[in-house]
Amino acid sequence: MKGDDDYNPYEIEKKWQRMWENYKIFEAEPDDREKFFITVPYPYLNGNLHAGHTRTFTIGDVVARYMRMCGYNVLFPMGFHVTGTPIVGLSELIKKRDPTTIKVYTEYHDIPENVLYSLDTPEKIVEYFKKEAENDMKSIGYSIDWRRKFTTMDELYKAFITWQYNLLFERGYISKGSHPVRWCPNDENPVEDHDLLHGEDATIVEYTLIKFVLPDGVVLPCATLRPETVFGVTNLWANPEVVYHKIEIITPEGREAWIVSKEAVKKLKYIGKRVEEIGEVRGDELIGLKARNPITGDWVSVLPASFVKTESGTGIVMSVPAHAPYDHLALRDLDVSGFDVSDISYISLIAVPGHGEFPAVEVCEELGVKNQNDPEAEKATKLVYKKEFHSGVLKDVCGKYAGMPVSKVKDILTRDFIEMGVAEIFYEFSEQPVVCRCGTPCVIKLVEDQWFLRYSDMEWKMKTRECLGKMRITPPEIRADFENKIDWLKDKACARRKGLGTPLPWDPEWIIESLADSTIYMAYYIIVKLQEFGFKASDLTKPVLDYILLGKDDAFSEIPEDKREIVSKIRREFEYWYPVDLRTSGKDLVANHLLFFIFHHVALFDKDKWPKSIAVNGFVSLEGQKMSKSKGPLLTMKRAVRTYGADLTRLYILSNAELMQDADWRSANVEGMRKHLQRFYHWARDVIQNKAQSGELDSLDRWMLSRLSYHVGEVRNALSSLQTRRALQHAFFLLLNDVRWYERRGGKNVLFTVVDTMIKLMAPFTPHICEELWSLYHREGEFVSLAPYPEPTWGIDV
RNA sequence: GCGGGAGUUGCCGAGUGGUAAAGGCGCAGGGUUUAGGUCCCUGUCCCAUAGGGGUUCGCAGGUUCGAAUCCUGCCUCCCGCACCA
Repeated sequence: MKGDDDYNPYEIEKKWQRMWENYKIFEAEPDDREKFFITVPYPYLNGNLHAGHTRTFTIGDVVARYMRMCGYNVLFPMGFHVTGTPIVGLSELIKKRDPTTIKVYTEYHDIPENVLYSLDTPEKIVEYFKKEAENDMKSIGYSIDWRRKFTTMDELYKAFITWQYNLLFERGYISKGSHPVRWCPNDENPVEDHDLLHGEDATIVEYTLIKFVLPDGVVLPCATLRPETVFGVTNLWANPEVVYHKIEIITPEGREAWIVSKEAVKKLKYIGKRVEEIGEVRGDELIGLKARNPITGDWVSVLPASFVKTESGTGIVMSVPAHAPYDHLALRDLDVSGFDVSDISYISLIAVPGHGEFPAVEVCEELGVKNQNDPEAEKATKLVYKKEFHSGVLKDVCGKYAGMPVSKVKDILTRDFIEMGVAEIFYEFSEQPVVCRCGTPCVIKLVEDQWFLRYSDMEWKMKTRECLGKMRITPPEIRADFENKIDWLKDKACARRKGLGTPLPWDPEWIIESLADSTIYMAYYIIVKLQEFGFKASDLTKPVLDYILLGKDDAFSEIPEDKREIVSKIRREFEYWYPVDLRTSGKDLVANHLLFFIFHHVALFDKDKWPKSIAVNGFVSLEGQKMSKSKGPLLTMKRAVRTYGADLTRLYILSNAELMQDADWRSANVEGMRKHLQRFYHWARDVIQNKAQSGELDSLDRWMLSRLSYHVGEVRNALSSLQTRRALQHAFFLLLNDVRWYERRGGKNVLFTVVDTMIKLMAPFTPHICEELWSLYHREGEFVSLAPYPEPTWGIDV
C-alpha cells in the first residue's frame, strides 16, 4: 500500500471540527422529528479531563451521533460542575505551593508552571479549566450543543437551584437534624477519606448507652452494640486500675451525674453533651457498688475486670455472661482468683439453633479460651455475636420483645429505651486509630442543626422505585444494585458551611452541597436559553420556573407581561425535550448521583418527565494502574488526543472493553490500533477514487453484501444496548476481515457499497476520518454525521 | 459484616445446553517487499508425518445423550458502604 504517512489526523480533525461549528449541525432546536435527550455528568473542574471522562463522554457522544443518524433530533449538552470544596482546596494548595499538587498539575495535567501559580483563587481555577475542558471536548469531536454550557456558580443556575430547594422544602423533603461525622479537633473540620493518615476503613458505629443507676442516683452508663442483652445482665464491670471521672450532664431538664472514663468525657462533649466535671473516682472504689438495671429493675454489683478498656465506650461495661464470652471469662477468672461470685447466675435470653442455654460458655469451651486476656476471646466474641445476630430469637425473659429475631430487634430496642429515658446514642469508630493528615487523632462529632434530604422517607422511596421499575437500565445486571441502594439510602446532609455553590434559601449560612445541587440540572440545559433573551437571575422567579418546569398554568399570570412570550416558548421547548432519554455515567456514581437523580425527579416532576434510562460504564486504568486525579498516574484527554488524534483515541477507548468492564489503556495497543485505522483510511480512499462500476453481481458479490448486511444488523443491535466494543467488532474488525476474504477472491464490484456503508457505520465512532472520506464524494455541507445510519437490507441468501 | 460483580487457552477478551471454543495482542514459519517498527498467508492446549486420538474453561460434586454454559458446596479476586466529588 502506498503513502502510509499521509494520514494526518490533526489536520483532518481540526478541519471537520471547524466545519461542524460553522454549519451549527449539533445545535439542537425542537422540530417535528422525534427527540432524543442524552446527558452525561458534567465534569468537576478541579483538573483537566482525563481518560475516565474520555470514556464516559465518548460513549455518550457515540450514542448521540448514532441516534442522530437514526433520524432523531438529538440534544447533547454539557455544563461544568464547580460546587463544593475541592476547587477551594486546590486554590489553597496552589497558593501554598504544595509540592505534590504542583508536581501533579504540571506533570500530569500539563499546566505550565507560571500559569498554575496564577490560579490562586477558585474563580481563576474555574475560568481556566472551563476553557480547557471545552477545548478538549471539541478537540475530540463531541457533538455537543455548546450554546447551553454553564457552570454551577452562574447566577442563573443558582436561581434555578434556589427554586428547586424552596420547592423541596415546601414539599417536606428537607428537614433538620443532627449527624455524626469524623472530625479533626485540630482543623475543626469534618475529615474526608483523603484527609486521613490512618483509619480509612473505620466507620462510625452507633452504640446504645444504657444508664444503670446507683442508689444515690448517679448514672453508670454502659455502651453496648447489643441492647437486647440488657435482659441478661448479671453484673457490671469496671476496671479497678483506672481513675474514672465524675461529671454532670446538663440538659434543659436538669443535671444528671455520670461516672465514665476520662476518654469518654471527651467523646461525650463532641457529641454535643454539655458536660461539667465534678471530680474523680478510683475504679476500685466502684467495685462492690450496686446499680439498678433500668429495664429490668434488678440490682447488680459492679465487679472488677481487666479487659475493660477506658478508651472504648464509657469504661463501664454491662456483663451478660450467658451470651458474651468476655463476661463469662471474667467471671470465671474472678472465681479462680478466689473472688466470691456464687450469687451470680447466668441469664439466658437468646435462643440460638444449635446451641444450648449459654452459647458464650459453650463457645469458650470449644475454643479452649483460657481467660479474658487470651486473644482467642476476641474470636469467641465474634463467633457468638454472628450466630446470635443472624439466627437468634429473644426468649421470654425479654418481655414484650420475646419471639423477635435479634437482627430485627436492635433498632427497636434502642428507640424504645431512648424514649423511656434510660438510654442514649453513643458513637465509636469501628477501628482505631483514626488519624487526620495533620497528625491529630479524630473524634466523632455530632453536627447539630444540619439540613437533610429525607431520602429515608418510605413514600419517597416507593415513588423512586416506581420510576426505576419503568426505566431501562444498561447493563441490566446493575438494576438489582439500584434497587438495593434505594432501600439502603438514609437521610443525607445536603448543605455545608464551606465551598462554592448556592446558599440554602431559608438558611443562607449553609451552602447547598455538590451532590445535592446536581440532581435535576438536565432541565437547566433547556432553560439556560433564557439567557439569550436577556433573562437575569432575578428574572428566574418562582412563577417562571413553576410554569416552565411544572406546567403550572396559574403561575403564568404572575409572570411580567414582557417575559411571557419567551417563557411560553421555553415551556414548549421543555415539553419537547424533557424527560431525559438517557443518562450515561461511570459506575462510581450509581450509589450517589444517579440515585439522587431519580429521587429528585420523582419528587419534583410529573411522571411524564421522569427519566427514561440510565447506562453505566466501568473505569479506566493506565497500563494496569489505577488513575488518580490528585496523585497520578493520569492520562488527560488533552494528551491522548495530542498523542494519538481524536479518532484513534475514541476508537481505542470504545473497543478496549465492554460497557461495565474496566478498560485498561495500554499505549502499545493504541499503536496497534493506529495501524488498523490508517489501513482503513487508505483502503477506503482508494476504493472511492477507483470507484469500480458495479456490473452484474455474482455470488461472491452477493456473499459480500450479505455479510455487510449481517454486520450492519449486529452493529445496530450492539449499539442499542451500548455495547460499543461489540459494535466495533462488527463495524470494523470483522467486516474488514470479510472484505479481505472478498478481495482475495477477486471481488470488487461491491467494494464501493461496502466502503460507503462502512463510513456511515463508523461515523459515530471515528467521525472525523469518516467525514473526510465522505467529503471525497459529497458536496460541502453534506455531512456523514447527518446521513442516515445503515440498515440491514440484504437477505442472507448467497 | 452487608450488598453487587467476576474467575475461559501466554496475555486481553468472545462464548451462556451441543462438543477446542470468535477477535485482537504476542509468538513461530512462509511469502511480497527489502527504506522499513510495511503488508499478506499459515500455525499457535497436548500426542501424531497425516487421517486421528487425548485433555481443557477457579475447585469439588450433581443434573443431562451431551455443560465453559443448568444446580449444590467451596476457594480466590474486584467494587461500594455516605455527607465526599
